Amino acid sequence: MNTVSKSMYVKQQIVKLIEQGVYNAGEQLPSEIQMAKRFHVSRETFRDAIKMLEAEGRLLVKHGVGTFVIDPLPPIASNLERLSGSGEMIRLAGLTESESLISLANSPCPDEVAVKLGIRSGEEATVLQRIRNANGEPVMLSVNYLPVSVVGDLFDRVPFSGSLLHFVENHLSVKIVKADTEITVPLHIDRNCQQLLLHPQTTVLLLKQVHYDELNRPLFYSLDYMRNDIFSFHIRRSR
Amino acid sequence: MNTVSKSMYVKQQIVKLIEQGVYNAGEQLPSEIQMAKRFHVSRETFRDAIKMLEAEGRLLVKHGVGTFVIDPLPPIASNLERLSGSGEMIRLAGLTESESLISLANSPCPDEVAVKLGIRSGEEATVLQRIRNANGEPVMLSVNYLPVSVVGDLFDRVPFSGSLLHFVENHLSVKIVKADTEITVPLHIDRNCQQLLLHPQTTVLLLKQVHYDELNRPLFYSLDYMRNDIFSFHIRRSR
DNA sequence: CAGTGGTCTAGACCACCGC
DNA sequence: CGGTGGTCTAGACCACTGC
Repeated sequence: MNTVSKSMYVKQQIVKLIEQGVYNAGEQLPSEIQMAKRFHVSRETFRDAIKMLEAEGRLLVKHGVGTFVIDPLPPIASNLERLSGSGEMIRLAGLTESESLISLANSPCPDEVAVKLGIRSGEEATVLQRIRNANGEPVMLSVNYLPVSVVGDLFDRVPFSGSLLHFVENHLSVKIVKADTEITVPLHIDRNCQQLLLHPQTTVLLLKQVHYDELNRPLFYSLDYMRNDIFSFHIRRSR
Repeated sequence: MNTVSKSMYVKQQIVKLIEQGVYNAGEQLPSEIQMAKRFHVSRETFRDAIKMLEAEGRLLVKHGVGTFVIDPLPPIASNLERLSGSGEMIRLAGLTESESLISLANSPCPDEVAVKLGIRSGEEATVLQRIRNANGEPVMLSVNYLPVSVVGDLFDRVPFSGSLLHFVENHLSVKIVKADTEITVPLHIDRNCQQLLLHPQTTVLLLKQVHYDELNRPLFYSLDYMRNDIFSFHIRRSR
């Protein structure tokens, strides 16, 4: 059984009440003390539920005033804040990945990459390059730099397939939980970029990403060229 | 006096201990009960401090195991997650805004904009267009759509100057706290984009943003064309 | 001032992990 | 099993807001 915490249960009940129109956007909720009694929980437990809903942007809490229902914002289409692998992003875009052309070799790390991975410049890395197709057209090109100090001879021992994230996680027993991403527009001179520019309405976005494990150790570096006529990129910003 | 909460104080103390090398990356902290006693606070208060540091990515908490110090990730250069006005972004890039060419007029809202603002297509809006210069060159071009149903005749009554966010906040007594942002690469045919493409190494990124107030009501829509050789855009993603 | 949310407490019990 | 973090409680007091 997957028991849910009390605060989680209360949270869901509040959402239901809002959706049923018991409390409407703009209206004030009864005080925390009253609500806690009504749900037969302690005030702190009720407050935990409130905090979650506030973080999700469904309630507005004003100190000394009250707690108010607000309209939920539309869900974000393809949210950049959530880390996902290339394959997942393709599926999220509603496409079926049909082929993945691969080149795989070891070579010294370029300076820019070495700096971001915190390793010596020129240190050996396994470079994995892939082109992803959908509907018979290239939609994405990615280059991954995996330092040998991290992956060892993994790619010699085990044939690579599927998701790089899962491959690395399963065979190195690490979890990749964070990434620092720089969003850029590549130059037209960029060879990698050019391979995606088949149509006049196509533009390409380049994500430069450092992937970290649970202990914030940089694991590998990625360049992801993605067609902007295929993929979309959204963020919810706040002050 | 700006008194800080106990949990905040404890949090800062823990950071100090880490920075002083009392606890190093990878090491386990003493149990919550011990630490709470040591700081003369209740366990819950200590846990509040822990939660903050976990959210900041400085501690890793494992249920049933312990709490561990991890290396802090480098601070994010110009973080897209934090909402800031155009002027602020220019200052963040280390530039001094020198001039702002403006056009200001009312016109019916284009369909795409109306949809995102949740208003009738063709509804009247004040359209504000600006080019920002730095070092004698254009670095950014922005177009803002402010529905008349929101701003009324504000722009007739009060001369516009400075930050649009502040202008709107001060004169309409609302707070702009969130924005949904789509990150795109404009086509080269785009007239607005072309005005920024003066150098061959210049590329341009286009942010399409809906700005919301505290109650999640859409206030206005923005198109921000920004030179990628001047501005950089970063996000920290997580699973 | 009265009423709201924000912080803190001491103690209890539960859920998870490694040995 | 013992030790860790996760949840919950009842009650106290503080900080903020609006009237």
